[in-house]
Amino acid sequence: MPEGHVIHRLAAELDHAFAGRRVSVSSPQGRFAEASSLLDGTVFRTAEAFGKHLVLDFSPLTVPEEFVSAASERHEGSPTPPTVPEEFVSAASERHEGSPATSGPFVHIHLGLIGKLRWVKPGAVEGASTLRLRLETKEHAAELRGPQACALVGPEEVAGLVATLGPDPLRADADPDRAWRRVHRSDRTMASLLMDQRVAAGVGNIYRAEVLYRQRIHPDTPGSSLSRRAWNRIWADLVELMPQGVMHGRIDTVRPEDSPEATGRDPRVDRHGGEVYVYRRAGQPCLVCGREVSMRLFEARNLYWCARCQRRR
DNA sequence: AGCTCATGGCGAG
DNA sequence: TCGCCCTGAGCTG
Repeated sequence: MPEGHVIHRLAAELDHAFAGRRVSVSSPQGRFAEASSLLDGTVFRTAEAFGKHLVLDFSPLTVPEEFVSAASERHEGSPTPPTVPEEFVSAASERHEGSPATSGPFVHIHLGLIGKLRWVKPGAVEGASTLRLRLETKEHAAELRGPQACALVGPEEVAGLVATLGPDPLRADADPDRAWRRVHRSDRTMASLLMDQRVAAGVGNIYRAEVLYRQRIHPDTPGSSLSRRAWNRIWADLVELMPQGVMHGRIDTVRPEDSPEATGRDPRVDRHGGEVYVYRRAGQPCLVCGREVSMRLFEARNLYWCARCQRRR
């Protein structure tokens, strides 16, 4: 489920629902119980995304009381999180421009492959045995299950985490030159580099496959043989595609001229939603050239590409 | 009911 | 490179 767009969307939703409010925090499963009880009833300051990582800032001791009460009015009659206003979502990168807060404590959440953070109806708890973390007010409740990480951390650990990550195309403070320097001096393949969170944070298996397809780059192309121009185009494409993913809550990468409407083909109908060129389309005809889409296992993940549109060079 | 796979990432070898 | 962590949806039967 989670590439960077999902995490950034969640951060915006959590902000919208909880920022400036007292939140009840619990861990019905018990595996985060000690930390939860420490935060229970304190004020949620903000949620911020770094690549695929989510950082919740409670800073209970630093929030002025007047801010708390003002927040209650500010949020009066607010819609439920899944329908956060688009302006609010798109403004997220500006809200968090620069470095993260330096106070804390923070909750560091990393969903990994199977972790899920979902909005539920406030009230009765179901499936407590797998419920790692629950955040709740009268209006909203969010549940975290199966995360790879859920830990109470300080500002040093947040800074350390951020330092290990490459630039995030979804953040206004991202520096694509930093990624380019890594790409340029690496003999590893672009397929490998794009999945490496130290190179570019937030890109996952779908965006990897789709951005390489859109830029007609063979996945086995070594980073060292990529031109600066080609990298600029990859980055620009991610900066265009990923915010759309945040906005729409799904990954669409097909250009208008290749869309079902333009070509008369059937729209994609599977549980993963979005219109894509190659991801999970192995054996099906390429939307542009008609050749069967290729797939192979690469570094323990499925890699998809079109052998005709993405020529080796 | 059971099996497989998933938009990740880690540590051991 | 492999095994392993963790959950649940989507199949098969």
